[in-house]
Amino acid sequence: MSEKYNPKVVEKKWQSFWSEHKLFESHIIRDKKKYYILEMFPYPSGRIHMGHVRNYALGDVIARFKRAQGYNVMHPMGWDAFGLPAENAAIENKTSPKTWTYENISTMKAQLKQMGLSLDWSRELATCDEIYYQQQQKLFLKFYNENLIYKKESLVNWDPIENTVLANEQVIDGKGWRSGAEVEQKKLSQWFFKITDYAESLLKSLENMENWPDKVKTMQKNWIGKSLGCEIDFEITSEESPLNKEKIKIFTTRPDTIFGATFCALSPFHPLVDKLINHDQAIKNQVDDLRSQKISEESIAKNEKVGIDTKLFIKHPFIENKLLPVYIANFILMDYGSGAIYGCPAHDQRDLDFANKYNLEVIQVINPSDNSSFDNITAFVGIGKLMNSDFLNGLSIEDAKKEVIKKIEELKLGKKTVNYRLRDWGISRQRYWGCPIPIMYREDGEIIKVPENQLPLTLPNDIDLSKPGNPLDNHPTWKYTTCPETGMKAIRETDTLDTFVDSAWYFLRFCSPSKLNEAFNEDEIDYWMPVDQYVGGVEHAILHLLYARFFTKALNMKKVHEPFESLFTQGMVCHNTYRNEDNEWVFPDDVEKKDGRHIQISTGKKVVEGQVESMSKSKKNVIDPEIIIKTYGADSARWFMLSDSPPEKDINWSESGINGAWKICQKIWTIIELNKKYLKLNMNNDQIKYKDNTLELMRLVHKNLNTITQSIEKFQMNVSIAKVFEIVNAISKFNVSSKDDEQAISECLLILIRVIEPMVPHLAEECWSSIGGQNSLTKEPWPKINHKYLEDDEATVVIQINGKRRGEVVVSKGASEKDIYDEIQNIKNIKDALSGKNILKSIYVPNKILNIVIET
RNA sequence: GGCCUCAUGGCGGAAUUGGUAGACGCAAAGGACUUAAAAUCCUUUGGGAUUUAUUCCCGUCCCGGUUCGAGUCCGGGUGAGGCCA
Repeated sequence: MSEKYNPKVVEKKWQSFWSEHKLFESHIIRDKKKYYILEMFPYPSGRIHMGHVRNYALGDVIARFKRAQGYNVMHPMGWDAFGLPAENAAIENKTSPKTWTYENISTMKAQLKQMGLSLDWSRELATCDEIYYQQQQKLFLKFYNENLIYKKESLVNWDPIENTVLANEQVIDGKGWRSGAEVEQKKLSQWFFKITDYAESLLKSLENMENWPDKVKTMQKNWIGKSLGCEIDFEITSEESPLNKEKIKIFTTRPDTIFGATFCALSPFHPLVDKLINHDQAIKNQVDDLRSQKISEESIAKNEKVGIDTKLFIKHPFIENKLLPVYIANFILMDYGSGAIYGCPAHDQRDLDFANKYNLEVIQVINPSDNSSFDNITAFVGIGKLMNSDFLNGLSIEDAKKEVIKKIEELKLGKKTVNYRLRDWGISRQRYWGCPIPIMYREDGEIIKVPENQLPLTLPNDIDLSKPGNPLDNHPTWKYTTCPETGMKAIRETDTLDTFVDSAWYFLRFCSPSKLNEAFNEDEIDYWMPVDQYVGGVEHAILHLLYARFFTKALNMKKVHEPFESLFTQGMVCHNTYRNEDNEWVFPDDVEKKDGRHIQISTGKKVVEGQVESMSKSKKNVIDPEIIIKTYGADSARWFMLSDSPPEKDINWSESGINGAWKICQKIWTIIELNKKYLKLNMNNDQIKYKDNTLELMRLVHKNLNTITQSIEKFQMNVSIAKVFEIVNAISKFNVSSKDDEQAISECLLILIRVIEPMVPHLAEECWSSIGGQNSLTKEPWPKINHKYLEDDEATVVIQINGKRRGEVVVSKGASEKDIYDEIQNIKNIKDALSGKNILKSIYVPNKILNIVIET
């Protein structure tokens, strides 16, 4: 017998072969169907971890599978290379973000190459490449010219010690993650993309995106949060107040409940509240208190409802002399609707809780259809007919809504409105390591665009990261410039762009990555776009995917309106986290378990085992695949990550089982070596009529080939792998004892070699070469499923009595119900069970099941 | 609190979409080969009962329903997870 399979040598050999022959470089071939597969590009954090292995192995299976099916496949890779960690790492390691990033890219690229991914490296890009962000700056100016970008004041998390803006994840318990200082809310003037202009379009297209997971579509739908309702102006009627006669615009999705309105509530951030606190110091203190509370929807829903009585009243539009008290309440969001509501406690739980707390009136205006009783503890939110509502009485909720809106519009008190929860996309970041915004502020106050011929506006390399604040702002010369038209002095925008901008169009750039004069080429786009299959983590379900969709729409291209035809969100690879006694994260490799305690190996410090969380460099709970690849080879690592768990599920990293992957690779190699003496290439087996166990083998292999093909298409790689096992097991048990057997085993081995290539490409190539295959296996088409082997001539029909399995009979395909009854006369326990009983009913599903219903 | 998802052996998980529950793998146990180990191969493995069989009972989180038939569909509960800038 021949030697063991040695992945160390073999994997290198094929990786060089693929790259020398440029097998995975893609070009437009007009008469071939294209397939653009893309995995979300990684952030170059240093080294790859098992999460990357899972993500890219998965995408690679699809890429190789589609190639085998005859598609012209594009499978590019790049780097989401701007971002905050580079600045932090630069400070820690006394290097520059640029050096750190490009070093990481080169390390990670080498690691990805070790995995044997069929990537088109000729299209590689990094978002921090000047050539890339030059085009992004042009896109910024294009959107600016189209009024899709504007500036406004917006609140940011401000760290007063670091003198910098913090991202949400850098705020821990209200304190800066590094400084520990209490984070302030500071108003800064910032740039925004008008994504809300596209709210309706983004929502509407979701309906046609059949190949996206429902979960993601639901999240986006809720994020956009369209609601229909109406705005109504209420007039303040408090003669002694300076605010008398001012209007409050409220938004409601339940105008039908207008007669049940018993109070009005304003957001603590409502402009009217600003006016109010100018007049009233007592209220100001209370408002400041409310304003300091967390204002996420979650906390608003969970927290106790608290309000401040303004002593103001507003006039009810339909009820003469009815005045509603105005409160400032912590459960009203300024960003949603108009920041003011009227409360109808009877039919809204939050309003009811609030009313109960402040002893406000509760008026029931919906009479429940199901006659459920009404109490003052649970608001009634079901359907019913209007009551206590003057001209609305007796109407359904829907009719009442229309009627109220009609009346409000007639009286010019307000109008029907569509409200979206989606807010505009703030893109300013007060950071160095990002794409500079091509804008300058002239000394006369004008905002001036950097002319296109001055792009790229590059980042300076000589920066001082040790000082607090934005290095661009601190730079001695960078920001000082002159207006290109007037020559007047000007100061550059020192904010850089959110990195989500970088990733909002990279899939377009991949189509023509080296064009110097344009962001992308429409010809290339027309051929390659949309991405046929996008693969990535579900954590990007909302922001990245929504922004990419927005960009694609905003670019207003002729043919492409949505970027991603199909989306697959793979599960995360998780691992325990560890912290030592200094509260520092510790790598799992650096932890040792001794006498039931965890110890950090490098320092000897005590370690506390934390939660199982998705692998991430920042928490150090990463497993470097390098050791596994070195020990077992890339194919084993790939196989292992693909087997067992369905790809969309999160998995907890565990090494047990990697040995199984190694074993199957060896076993495949062994059976190829053992059987290759029988092997005949270029045969035609169609005429042969196999018998007995040979026929059985052919059936098993073709049935499994069929399932493998289907399950890859459905991303059920775990199922494909189970079926490969079945093929391998069957072949290894098969004894070749005739010429026909030799033909059969040849066909089966060729099928086996071909179907494993997407998962374990090096092994497959080596097997192919070992049996005398020419060139590269990647050029060979996917095996043809021979349908004559999918059908058996016999069927096993299960016999049930009263729905319980009582036995089975093997009959020829298509046997009639009577045939089955004849057969079961030979089965003792069934005969016994039936004897002396009346058969009430008998259900026969041909070739499957016979259920006999008898008296009991 | 709202919206959404999920629940199958010791473990990861299959189940042609309403028709043989537990494929395949891992782990475990026993055996073969070997001076020995590794590797490899064979057998067993949801629980229980017995007359050891083409046997019976129970079994896919719990309670109920639809159906000849439910892991799969419907209603109610319990538990876990995700999202809510």
